[in-house]
Amino acid sequence: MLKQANTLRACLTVGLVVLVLMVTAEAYMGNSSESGSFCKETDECLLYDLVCRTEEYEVRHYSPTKWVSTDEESYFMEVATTLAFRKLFKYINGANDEEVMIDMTAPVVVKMKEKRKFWQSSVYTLSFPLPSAYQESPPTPTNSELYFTDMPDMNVYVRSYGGWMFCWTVKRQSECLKKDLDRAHASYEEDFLYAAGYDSKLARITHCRTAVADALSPEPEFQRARLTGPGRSVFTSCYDYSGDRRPLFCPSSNMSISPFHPDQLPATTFWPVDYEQGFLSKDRPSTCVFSGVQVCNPLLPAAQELRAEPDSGDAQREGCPICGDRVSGYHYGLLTCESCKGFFKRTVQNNKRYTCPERQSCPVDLAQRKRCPHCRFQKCLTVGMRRDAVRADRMRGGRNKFGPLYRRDRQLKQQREDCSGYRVKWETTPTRLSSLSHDLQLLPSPAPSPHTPESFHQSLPAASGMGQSDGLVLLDCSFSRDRAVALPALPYAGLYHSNYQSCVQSQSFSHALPVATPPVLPAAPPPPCLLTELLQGEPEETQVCARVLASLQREQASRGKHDCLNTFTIMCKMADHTLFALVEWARSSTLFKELKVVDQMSLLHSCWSELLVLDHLYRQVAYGKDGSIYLVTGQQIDVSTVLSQAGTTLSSLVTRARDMVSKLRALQMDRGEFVCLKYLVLFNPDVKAVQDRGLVERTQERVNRALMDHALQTHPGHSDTFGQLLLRLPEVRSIGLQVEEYLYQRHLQGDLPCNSLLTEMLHAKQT
DNA sequence: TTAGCCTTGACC
DNA sequence: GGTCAAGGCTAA
Repeated sequence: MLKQANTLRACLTVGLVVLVLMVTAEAYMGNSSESGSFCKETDECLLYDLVCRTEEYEVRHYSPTKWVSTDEESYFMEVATTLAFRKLFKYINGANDEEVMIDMTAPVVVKMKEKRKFWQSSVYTLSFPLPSAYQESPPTPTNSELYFTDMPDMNVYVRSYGGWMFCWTVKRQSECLKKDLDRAHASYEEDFLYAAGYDSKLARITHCRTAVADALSPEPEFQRARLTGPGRSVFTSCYDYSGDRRPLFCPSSNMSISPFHPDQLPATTFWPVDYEQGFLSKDRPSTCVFSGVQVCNPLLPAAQELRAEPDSGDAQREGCPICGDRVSGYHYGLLTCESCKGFFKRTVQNNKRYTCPERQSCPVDLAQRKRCPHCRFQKCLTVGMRRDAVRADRMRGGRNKFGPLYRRDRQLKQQREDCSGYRVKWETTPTRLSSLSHDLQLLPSPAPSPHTPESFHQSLPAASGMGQSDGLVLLDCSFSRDRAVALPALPYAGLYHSNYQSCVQSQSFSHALPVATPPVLPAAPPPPCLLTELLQGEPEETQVCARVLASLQREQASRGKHDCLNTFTIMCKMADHTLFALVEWARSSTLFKELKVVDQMSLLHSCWSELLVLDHLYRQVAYGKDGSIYLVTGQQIDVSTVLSQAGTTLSSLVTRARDMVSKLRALQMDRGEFVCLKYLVLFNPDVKAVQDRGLVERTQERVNRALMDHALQTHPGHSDTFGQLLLRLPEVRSIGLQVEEYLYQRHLQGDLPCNSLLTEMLHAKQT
């Protein structure tokens, strides 16, 4: 075997550990210089023997090593690793019985369950390899949550890639590797996987942003910081550990931090990173000759391949990601063939609109690329071609504006990451958005003021770039400080009727609506039993509002005064928080809990956008006024302003929603009916993947009956209300699908905030 | 309309 | 002056 470290995967790699081999060997921590360019951050690095490699992955042999580990449970890998990292870091900084400082080593490894549900918490085990001097007898940690792990001799399949250690990246990469391994009929431990980070270099924090996750995170002050590293612009997280809830690293912009300074550690949640992840294999190294695709001979190829430095030809030999034809260079964002380059250019320049005669899933390859331009163009977008690289002025020659995008290594990395046919752009502040000078500034209210519709009602001026065909900008709200939209002071006292809480507790329908302007709602009868139960599970609107507002306020407060969230991002964050609340609502529901987790997931994946739409519609019915849109934060925006500034799709959505609201108002839909509709949307027996269809159907029937009873009681003389309400659901579904499509397109353009539940749901739908 | 080849021009 | 990613031209 070759003693080899990561000389090839120059900067950014990810790997999957898949093979376990019991061999007697000594601990193998060594000088990082032996590890090539990969392990630069620490004096010592975990070394390994390269058994063999294919284009997709490597097989490595690791000797037994001792690690210091700790477990952390969280909804989010990012949160868990942050907390765990801090504990381990304290240990090596003297929190041990000998009070010795121990050198940092690499990689930092996270072990996690492979099959974890996005809304369930999971245990993550973070481990540092101990330096060679402490392999035999490391000092005992003072923190009892830390323990030592003896990693056995093992062989692993490793997939390498670059980027930051986000849970989604890890998930995607593990799926890629599993696919490759399954194709090669490899046998590996499927229950868990490892992600290993090598480089913790963080250049500087430019600003912090509030995470959508804070409400679910065990730490109330969970925040994300936008970090920039060399050539990178991504998000990571930081915590407020100071106890007084001040963000540690967020108050000033451009604060420099160094990787391993104890005072600044909490920000180093993710490593911007060279990392790897893997499964433990059940195979022996002799099985390294894989049937099928690649033959990985343990005796020779590794040495030969390792001598061959990857060059640009590697990527070009991979073929055009759209049709597989010969790649001619970088075009509009990635390496493509000349034909797809031309096709993309013509489509964008001439603003072509294709339709697919079939099911929008036509094959796009060398032989059939001309068959369906719609599907071809969709594939272009999906794999990452950028509309904005096509010049509006048609100027010839010169350099493009995506210089860094075309750096070969980065491109190579991204294309390798895209094995699932999906490209995720982690850049969260697209140039075109951030360059707009008229973005909405959400500023803390200078003084607590009653939250009345009037105090929030603003006419939003038109922005440059609004209403363009690409629909890049949702809204624009240009406010100087003195005319900024003020966020209401928490806890939002003026918005709701003062006895809102007691009203909810009394379960009286006529009082259950927290109204700014009391809507005209019918007097309600005592609710039937099931409906009572359903209403008890309803989230309090005040809390959702307060959560969203607090997050947005914190976020804005932590940003520079010239660095404001753009309107679309704010809207996404609002939607994301609302979605979290809806998922929490479903999870806490007794009826929902009766379902298997797999069915819960299927149902939520299927209906999340409908739930969002329904939630939005009810908010309009309950609190909104004609001619304005009532946001979850209590703010109102003129519909006419939105329509004048929105692109085609958004205008259509706004109009459709408006029509629906009119119909629901005419039906005098109340909170009880709204809750029932939510359940009917959620318990959809037509969702394909549902296993226990009978249970879903029975629940749907129960809710249906409850709705009917309630509607008959609430609307005497209008026996068709029940049917009318049900007839609205197909339209809700249709709007939901349009919302998904719209968000997906924006996501492909890199506009959606990364690491959001919205993004996760979109991906779940697509895969 | 497609796709291969040509021209252009900023950046190195 | 070379590179290379834009746009343009044009035969099929």
